[in-house]
Amino acid sequence: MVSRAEQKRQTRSSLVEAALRLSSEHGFAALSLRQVTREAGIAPNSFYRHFRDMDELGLALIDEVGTALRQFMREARIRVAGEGSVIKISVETFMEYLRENPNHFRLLLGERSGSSQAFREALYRELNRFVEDIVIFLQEESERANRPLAYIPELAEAMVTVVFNVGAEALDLPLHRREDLAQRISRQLRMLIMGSQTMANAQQE
Amino acid sequence: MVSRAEQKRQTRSSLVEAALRLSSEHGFAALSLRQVTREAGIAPNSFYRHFRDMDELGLALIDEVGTALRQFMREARIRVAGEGSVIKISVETFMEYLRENPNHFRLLLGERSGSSQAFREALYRELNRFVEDIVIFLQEESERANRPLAYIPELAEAMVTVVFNVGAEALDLPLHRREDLAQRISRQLRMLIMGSQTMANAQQE
DNA sequence: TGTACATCAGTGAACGCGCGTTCACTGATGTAC
DNA sequence: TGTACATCAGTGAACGCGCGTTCACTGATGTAC
Repeated sequence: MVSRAEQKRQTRSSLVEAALRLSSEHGFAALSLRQVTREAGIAPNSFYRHFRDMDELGLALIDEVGTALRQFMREARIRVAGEGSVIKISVETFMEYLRENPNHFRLLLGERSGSSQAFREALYRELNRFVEDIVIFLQEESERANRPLAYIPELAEAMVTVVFNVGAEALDLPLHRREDLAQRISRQLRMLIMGSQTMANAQQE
Repeated sequence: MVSRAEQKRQTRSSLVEAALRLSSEHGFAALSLRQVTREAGIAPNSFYRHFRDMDELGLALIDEVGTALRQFMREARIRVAGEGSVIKISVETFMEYLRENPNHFRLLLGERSGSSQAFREALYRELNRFVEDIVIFLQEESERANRPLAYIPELAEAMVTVVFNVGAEALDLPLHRREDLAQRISRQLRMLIMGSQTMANAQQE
């Protein structure tokens, strides 16, 4: 026997998962309540047992994706600590995550202008938390290797922007054509880091 | 008296303009045919005199925005040729364009994951044309100033990515809060260019 | 442990509404002579 | 220039459909004694 609370949690989760799956097609903004309940396998009116409306479901979606994203970030950091090149491992981990959670990136990238104001703000908050994590990481790495970096917040933001942008493009490509993309991301990241270093050196003089 | 062809052209244009205005709210994918015709001030069925369906209107929309974008690009280039810092003038021109055509950026950025496959592809084609223009510009500037740049295509792409990304964020801010953004863009562009230069120098040795 | 009652996640039926699309039409613009 | 006919952008009415939302309900899970 499953407890009632547990059962409800599962149904709610299946709604979120259904919305995530469907939103990759034409975006979350174009999604209907009935489509979501159909995909989740429940009656349309049961939706209201879990969310007031589609906007509220949207916020739950962002929360879900944000949590998974930071989890992935933590794992990548552990890998980097163990082995060699920061950029190489980060990009590899990213491409792997992209393969396994394509819908997450469609949401993070595609809904920045669609949907409601509240939705957009929640999305930015989530992306900023991610950027903040990278800022801390860069500061640590910079000190550890004794290589000063200029404008670390701007650097971190640009890195996330570049990676996510190419990620979005990767989604429309078959797996075997994604290798050039990985190289492109690597070069762009290296450009940013070297630029930041050069600027830091110039400032010191 | 206006010619019939001219009259039709005007109506078609008012449909495109209406769609552009409305799509900034919740994205083009969430737009209905009737909403567009209502905004344009014509009967719903008149829509079919101009487009087969909403997808076809979407392609016309991208064409419209792409044309305007390249026009803006040409103007910026002329300004740069006349005065001083490339980055400063580019950013200023960009912020000005953003102020005058906010909907263009919502479309260019927001619809990359929503809408149909055909729509997405047309969007990428348009963005790539823009990147190509910048590649040529960078090559010219690099030779003129005798400052070699590494990986110019990647550089141009990253520059567009960074600028558009911050641009999308600017849309949700009031005008007076956009100044920090301009500075952020400038720093990120400088990072990219200096990184490319540093890499070019390292390659030569 | 067993019984009687409360809770509440999920349901089936129904509603009014905006949607995309069709049809036969109107009447101004364009063309032929 | 005037007349008779053709074209076709735009229309009003109607259609069937999926939508969000409501209502009164069911029946398994949970609680009190």
